[in-house]
Amino acid sequence: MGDMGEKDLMEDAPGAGPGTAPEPRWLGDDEQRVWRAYLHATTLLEDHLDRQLQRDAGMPHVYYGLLVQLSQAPRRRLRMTELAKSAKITRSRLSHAVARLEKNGWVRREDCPSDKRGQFAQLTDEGVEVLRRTAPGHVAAVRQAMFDRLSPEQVTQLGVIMRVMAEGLEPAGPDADLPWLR
Amino acid sequence: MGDMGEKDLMEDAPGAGPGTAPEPRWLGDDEQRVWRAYLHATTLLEDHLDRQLQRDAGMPHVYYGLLVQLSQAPRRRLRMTELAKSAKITRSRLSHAVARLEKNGWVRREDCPSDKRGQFAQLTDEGVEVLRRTAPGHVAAVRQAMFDRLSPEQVTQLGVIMRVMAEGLEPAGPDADLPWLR
DNA sequence: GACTCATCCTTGAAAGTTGAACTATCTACG
DNA sequence: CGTAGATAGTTCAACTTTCAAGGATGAGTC
Repeated sequence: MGDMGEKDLMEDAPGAGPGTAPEPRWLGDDEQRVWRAYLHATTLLEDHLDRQLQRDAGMPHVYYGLLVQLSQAPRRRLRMTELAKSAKITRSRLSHAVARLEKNGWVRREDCPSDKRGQFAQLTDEGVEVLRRTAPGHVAAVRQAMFDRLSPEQVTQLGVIMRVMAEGLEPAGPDADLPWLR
Repeated sequence: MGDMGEKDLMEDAPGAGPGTAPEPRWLGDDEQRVWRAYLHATTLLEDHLDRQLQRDAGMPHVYYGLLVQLSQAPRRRLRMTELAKSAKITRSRLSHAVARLEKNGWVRREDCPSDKRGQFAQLTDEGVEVLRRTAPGHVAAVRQAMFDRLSPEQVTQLGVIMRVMAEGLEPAGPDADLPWLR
């Protein structure tokens, strides 16, 4: 949480001489306040949703997101790697997660015929049922935390801002896998 | 991640009759896009900072935040509960975290003289040193992900928005511990 | 075909988190 | 005092996440 207050610790070398590490560009007071508000709000919301879903659906938010992704995919299934990408998690993490969801009976694994290394994760009927049962509560929680409290303009602004930030963080940016082209 | 697509699953009971569960207020397309952008950006950023700090400072973002909090406290120390509150984590989590940080030599525990149940977590000199060494990189990462990409207006907007959201999530709101007063 | 290298996914161990149970202490009140 | 109930912090077990390693298959090349 309250990050970036490091300035206090670093009131040294104001007139950085030659051969000195460049004085980092600290955050101004305003920026610091924004950054703290950001951390504060995002952690509170994530915690809130995690608890809400753990209580009502018996799984953390990330797992819920996986089921949602599957529910929207053709035939309710996705290759593991696709699912991992769209959920922004590592394949390793996904493996564990799917194993758990499979135990719950909400997801089933299927071999990919065209690529013997491949696996599909498919949402089961029970998985669909869990979503049907718990989605309303989840939507309500999101609405209550975000959309019911922000003006339409603010919602728009938030959307723009988040897209800008995401762009800058996209796994090493556009052409990440083609560094030799830059 | 891509949450809220549940609408697809629930195109039932449009004209909810009497005795029917109220049709939940789904998110509209715009709201859905904003929500996804939000999830996308926040998880990417948190992952990014976690990796950055794990690599450069040998600890996750949350732990780093704890050190920062301590660095700003009088005598560089805080009661466990205070620290937990300001970092928005549970006392349990904090116990584990401080144990780990103590092993690293960055934090030291001290008994509270006035309350024998109490403990202070105090930042050690080595803890200060870690911050001094790693803060610039961390600030740079934050700047690069957020402040360098947003216009001043957007930064302001973001601050307002995040404060509004945080308010609504503040542990049961103002007077949470005084429900009988409402 | 046989190599080499990339890709798909899983595994196991270590690290971190959670929620409930537990100890010790404090506070209030009769 | 003495007892009931709150508070501070830790601990345990179950669970989740990460990181590094590994097995299997695919794709390109000679």
